[in-house]
Amino acid sequence: MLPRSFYARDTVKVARELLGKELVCGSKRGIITETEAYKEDDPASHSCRGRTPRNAVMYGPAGHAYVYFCYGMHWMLNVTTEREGTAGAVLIRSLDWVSGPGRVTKELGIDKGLNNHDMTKAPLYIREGIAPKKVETTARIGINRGVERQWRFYTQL
DNA sequence: ACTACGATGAACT
DNA sequence: GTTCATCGTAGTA
Repeated sequence: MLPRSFYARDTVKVARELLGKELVCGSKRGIITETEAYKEDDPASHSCRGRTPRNAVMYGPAGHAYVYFCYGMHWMLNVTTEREGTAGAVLIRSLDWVSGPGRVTKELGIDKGLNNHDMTKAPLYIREGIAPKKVETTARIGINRGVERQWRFYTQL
């Protein structure tokens, strides 16, 4: 299981290094193949307009789950990063057997009940997996601002 | 209280 | 490439 110190670093670095790690949620698991980084002063991040009740988790300690609802039907799973007091999160977009952030949460049974869950504890956590062969870097998906930041990472196993 | 819209996915054309 | 299902959040008042 990855220690909190893994998450308490630069968000972009954490997003890049989460590729190939294994996400575990109860009896379900999968290798992370796609992530996106969202930092505090990031026009595409929920934290861009300061702290609100929804995004408060991003400002808390690293290594917690930030789960939020979007488009009236999808839950998104993020892992908080950076030091406490600084907003940052990595969106888990795909595993090796399910692609799309909305589908990841649906297949793993993740919803707001796991918001602010400590990712260094069962049932939801991340542990060492495999070394990704090649990592591609692109612009993030589904956003209108901050498009120039190449903070989406994905790999093929 | 009202309203616009979003870190999406599925089903179209 | 386009449409739409569907609702919490945040901004406005």
